[in-house]
Amino acid sequence: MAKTYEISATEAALLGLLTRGEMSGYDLQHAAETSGGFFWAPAKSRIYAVLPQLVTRGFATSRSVVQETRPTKQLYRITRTGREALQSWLEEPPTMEPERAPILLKIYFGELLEPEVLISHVRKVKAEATALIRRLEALEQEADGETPYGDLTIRHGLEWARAMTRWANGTEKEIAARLVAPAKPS
Amino acid sequence: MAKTYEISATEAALLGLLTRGEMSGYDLQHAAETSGGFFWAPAKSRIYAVLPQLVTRGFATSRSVVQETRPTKQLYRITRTGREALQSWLEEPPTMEPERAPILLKIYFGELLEPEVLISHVRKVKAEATALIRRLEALEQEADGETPYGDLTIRHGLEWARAMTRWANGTEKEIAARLVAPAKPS
DNA sequence: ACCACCATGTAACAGGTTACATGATTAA
DNA sequence: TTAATCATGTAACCTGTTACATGGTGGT
Repeated sequence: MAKTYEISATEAALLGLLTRGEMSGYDLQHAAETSGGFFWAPAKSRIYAVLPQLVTRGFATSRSVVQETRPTKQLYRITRTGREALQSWLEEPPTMEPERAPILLKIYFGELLEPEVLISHVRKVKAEATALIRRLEALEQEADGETPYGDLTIRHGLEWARAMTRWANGTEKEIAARLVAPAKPS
Repeated sequence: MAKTYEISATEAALLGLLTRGEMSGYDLQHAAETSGGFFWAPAKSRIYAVLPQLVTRGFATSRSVVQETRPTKQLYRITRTGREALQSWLEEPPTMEPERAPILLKIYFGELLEPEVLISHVRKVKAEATALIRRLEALEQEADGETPYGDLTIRHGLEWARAMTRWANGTEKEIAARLVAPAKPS
């Protein structure tokens, strides 16, 4: 029984992108930003920190490519071991944890804020969710069929964003209602 | 113009709980777990690390209480400065960032997995979301009116969890459909 | 003349987790 | 006698961010 290699989600993301071909850190950053990027885009410093580790651990190899007109770059290629590590990470059952968003704390301690401020917070959440919906709907069009399952992650984002707008609408009304009638109508 | 004190969300959470009365680290941990806990429960080591910092920065004071039958404890009380810092944190407009859940990566790279594994992942997400819904519905009953706005955070959790189940249901069907007809019906 | 793109990295910091360590009291 | 409650903390580790640093090429 071979030892299972533990990798982090970010390492899995990079290895996953590398299954699509040899890439540089620069390439990976852009691939992460454009393709799956709305849900997983590590800082570039993180990417450049992780890549050498992948090589050290045997999950990828790198080679220098000297260019005439551009800076020298490192191209990374996933190894067999890297594929195995990725595979076992992908096969692990996913864990979901409910959100840990600042807005929840601000609402929870709402008694300490003017209701108007609370409402403006809720409206901001709604505005951001609406903007995301537009962005994702556009993405859904352009990226049609580029990857076999990418659309399902976009739908995840859409469901999430729609849930946020629903919640924001309900919450806004509820706060306004309590302003008028602060007593609980039980 | 007085300098604004920057505090983290966890510090805000602890200060918020302290507005309800003098508490020990132990009390705070339990308060965090039970009241708002489903969306913000720091590890206890984090709580015990943050509390002395709050004192150092002038946001809280502490006093030792020697007990006969129990270990000596530190009770923390929020200061005027602490209230100001909390207030300005609460008034800052909230930022939302869409989710960064491992399931999304596993779906995104779904081509690397057997469809059956993918489906089992989706089912697990659904199961966890359903469990959360039950938990929150129960919470909604018991905690009725304990805090003025706590119920709105519970509804946030419910909207989120319902969105997850909707997504999971749609996704499961979609994957099954693609198993039968892998060509895209555009 | 200026800006965007290509390309890699370091340094400093922030925020978080799990596991370990200790030890009395009280209820089942 | 066994387990939960009360009560505080340390140590090791991991993951992540922003800001800084460098410098040529190609398009407007």
